[in-house]
Amino acid sequence: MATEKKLDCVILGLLSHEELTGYEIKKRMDTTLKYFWGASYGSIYPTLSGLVERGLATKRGDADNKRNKLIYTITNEGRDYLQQWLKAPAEKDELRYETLLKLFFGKEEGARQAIAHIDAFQEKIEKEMPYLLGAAETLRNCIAEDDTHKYYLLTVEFGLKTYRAYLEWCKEAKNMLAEDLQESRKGRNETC
Amino acid sequence: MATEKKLDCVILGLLSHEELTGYEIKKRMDTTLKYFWGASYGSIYPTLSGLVERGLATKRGDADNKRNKLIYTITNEGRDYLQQWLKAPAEKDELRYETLLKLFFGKEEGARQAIAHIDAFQEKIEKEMPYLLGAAETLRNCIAEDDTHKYYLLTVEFGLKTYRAYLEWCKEAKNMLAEDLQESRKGRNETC
DNA sequence: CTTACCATGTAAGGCGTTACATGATTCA
DNA sequence: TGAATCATGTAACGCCTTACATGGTAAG
Repeated sequence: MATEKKLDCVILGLLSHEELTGYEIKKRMDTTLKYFWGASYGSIYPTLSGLVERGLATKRGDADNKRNKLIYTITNEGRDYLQQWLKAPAEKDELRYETLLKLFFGKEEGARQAIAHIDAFQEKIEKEMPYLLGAAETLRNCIAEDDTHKYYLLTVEFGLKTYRAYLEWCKEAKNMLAEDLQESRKGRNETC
Repeated sequence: MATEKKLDCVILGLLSHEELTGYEIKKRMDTTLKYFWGASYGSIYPTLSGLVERGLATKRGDADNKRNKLIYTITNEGRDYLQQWLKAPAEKDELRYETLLKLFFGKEEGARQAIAHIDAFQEKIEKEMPYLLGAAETLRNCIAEDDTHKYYLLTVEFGLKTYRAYLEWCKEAKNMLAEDLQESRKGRNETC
């Protein structure tokens, strides 16, 4: 079964919108795509070479090659390959939240520690929120120009919806754990 | 620094609650933990050997060894190691949703395909929902017995909250894409 | 007696991260 | 001129998945 390498598909997807260098691809990964996919140079460059070898992309130097830019372009074969993957149903949707994992084993460390983990998680989410809100705003305003934006917006909305859910959960979870703390404090200081 | 191997920690976490065989660990991974962590036999067994080698767990045969069971027990060193990891802040929370990825590049395939992906995603979520609801119910009823359950419940609540958010998003996203379909239909059949 | 499940493991190979190595250009 | 950023890559190493290989036991 095909079981395509995901990074092949992600890069081809990016190249289907525009020509890019490896460096620029990395930037996309670290900004736009970071909410649901990641990759390092150590995987991007070899993957690009692979795509060229297989005829799914071509590589050329910049016209006025001041910088040592290598610009990658998707080929028709590349588009076909991308289509194939896009048509197939998604196989793997997975979440790897270390925070959740630590919480799951939280009894070992107690309520105070667990709350600290949730706080850290919450802070991270709250810090990202403005970017997502900004992106959503921008995208809503230029949806008409290019269909690409609409699909991008869809993923941003996904992020916003789940982030709001996360924040609600943080509040409730901390409330639940806070009860514990008070209980144990009451237990200790009955006479106060 | 340490950058502990996660699977070490997950397995130690499970062993901190109860003695287990590799097979049973795998079952936990496929049920309780599957929402935020996964592992195959090919990684579980070698990891267990590693834990024993490093003195973080011990291994013994079953008393009445009808089956070839090998039962693993966490050691004090193992508990220390686990504590260490639990105390440290979570470094990596990541989401790898292929559905989102395909949607992001959705322009290539058009609204109809995109809707199909969302439908598949929605179906998966709806199928899992009852299990989560059941688990939450059960856990709420036995929270008093053992603190372990409380932390488990927290993660289940996380799942429920996010799943509800996902379902809302599915509805809205499909509505947005459906507009497109009608537009294009109107465009094509103006004379009808 | 046969199916499903219990139970443990290994080998090959892929994928990806981290760290390293290098050098150009732009801007203050 | 020094710092930040642009820009490309490789090597070592670790981790995990898949597929394979093997055999016991319980239940119908």
